[in-house]
Amino acid sequence: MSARATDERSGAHSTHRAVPREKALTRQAEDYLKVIYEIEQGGSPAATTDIAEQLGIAAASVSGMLQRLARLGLVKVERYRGARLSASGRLIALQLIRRHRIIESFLVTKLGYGWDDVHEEAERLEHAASADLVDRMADALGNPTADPHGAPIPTVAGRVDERRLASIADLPVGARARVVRMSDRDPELLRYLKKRGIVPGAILRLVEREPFDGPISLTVGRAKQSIGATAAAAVYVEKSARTDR
Amino acid sequence: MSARATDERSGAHSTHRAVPREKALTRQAEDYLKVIYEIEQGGSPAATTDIAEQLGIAAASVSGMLQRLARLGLVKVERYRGARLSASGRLIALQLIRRHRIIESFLVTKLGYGWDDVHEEAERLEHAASADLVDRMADALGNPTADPHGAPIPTVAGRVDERRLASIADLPVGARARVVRMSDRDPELLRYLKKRGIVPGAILRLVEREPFDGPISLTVGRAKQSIGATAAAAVYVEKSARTDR
DNA sequence: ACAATAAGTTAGTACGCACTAACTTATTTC
DNA sequence: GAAATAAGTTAGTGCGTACTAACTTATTGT
Ligand SMILES: [Mn+2]
Ligand SMILES: [Mn+2]
Ligand SMILES: [Mn+2]
Ligand SMILES: [Mn+2]
Repeated sequence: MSARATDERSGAHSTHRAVPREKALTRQAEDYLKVIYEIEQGGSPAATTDIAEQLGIAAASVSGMLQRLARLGLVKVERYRGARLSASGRLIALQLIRRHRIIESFLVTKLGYGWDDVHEEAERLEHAASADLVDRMADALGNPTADPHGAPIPTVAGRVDERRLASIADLPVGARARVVRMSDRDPELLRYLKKRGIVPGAILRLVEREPFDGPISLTVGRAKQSIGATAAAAVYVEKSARTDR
Repeated sequence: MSARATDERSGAHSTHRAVPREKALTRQAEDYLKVIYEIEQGGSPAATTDIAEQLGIAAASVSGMLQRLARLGLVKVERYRGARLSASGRLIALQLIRRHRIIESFLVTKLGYGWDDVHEEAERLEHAASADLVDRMADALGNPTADPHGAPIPTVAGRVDERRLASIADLPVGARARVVRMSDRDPELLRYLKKRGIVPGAILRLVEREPFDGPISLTVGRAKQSIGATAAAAVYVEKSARTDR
């Protein structure tokens, strides 16, 4: 009874619930935790501006939210220095990421979505889907360990393969590599890459690289391609055995 | 760019969008429209208190929201007299109901949910699922015309079978009837009824009715049952040919 | 070392959406 | 038809989340 302001996954409807309940986070708070997690993967604390940019909001808004998240014990903030997730904040982030990736997998495998076009839908559903629903989806998929973009799916307990991958942009000339993962953000970019055969699993060899973020030439199977630095940075690879030319 | 406060289905993320876009309603606004629609099915405008009760919020909150919805042209409010949906408000309500019912159907048919246990999940997902996703779900189900509780599914254009059904509570003694639909709100109640064989499609006959909202005796197949007035009001029926005893 | 620039914070504002308390209008009952 | 009750509205408040503008702190380049 008596729904408290702006609750997301708590089902304000006639669902009377005697027990206090953990008080669900809002969609926004969850998304903050997720981008902080992702930025932190880069090694350093998440800077205000980076969070703001990822979320498409003003830096000032982030300062405010970080204080709230700190008050909730979900992040540790050092003023002028950025935010780090606490253990509980990290768990929430990883569970959200789990929901996101399982949903993406489900949409692609069971409902015919293209993997280049699934991110935005998942970005909303991840906040509305219960853990139960997500587990059912995972079961229906045979509990996959990676999503359609090759990103690893965290377990319910929040365990995930966190090894850092090199992107094409990091590859030395002559390297042979297998695409294991791609960014999922920009459908346009993903379609562009897909059309060129650059998809998870593809094997490629870096032929040449122009300086100053210039074009990168590579072979994908038979074909020769040339892509820009931004596109190259969105494709994560694992070097294959033969590293010479 | 520049996400406006508290947007629900609009995807505030890095999704740059040049066109202004229809500015999505919030979860709350959508749910208001839905309950107004449902109350209006009773024939009269939706009273403030009825809306408040359905949503589990205070009447004062409803007064405020009704003004906002009126400002948006989604309802027509007569002070002290209740609210009616405008044409555009009704369309939004029906599209939401469509999403809700298709989602419920999908969860039951494709993910093994019980029809007694699916409402709350749908209550959240209906606001996050795009029309595209819902259409894909509907396709995967063969475009059903009713949900697991027997409720008709509106078309994309907002057409729906709106005939009023009698509930068991309305049946005269001796009547034979087929269950075509049940309320979806209370899982407990639904489980109770299911255990007694009272499910969509069941044929029953009203044997006896005690006055003052007393117990209602009926036969369900072979078995004899006796249920209370509240339970009886949650089961909608269609009288069968033979109406005598 | 210090000025210029970038990054971050605070203050003030706004809106959505809830609440309670107090008041007003409508309906019901004697 | 006036009093009692129910229904509905307004006023004032609080929280979440965004904004812009103005200020402060950190970093960098000379
Ligand atoms: Mn994604
Ligand atoms: Mn999201
Ligand atoms: Mn339902
Ligand atoms: Mn809902």
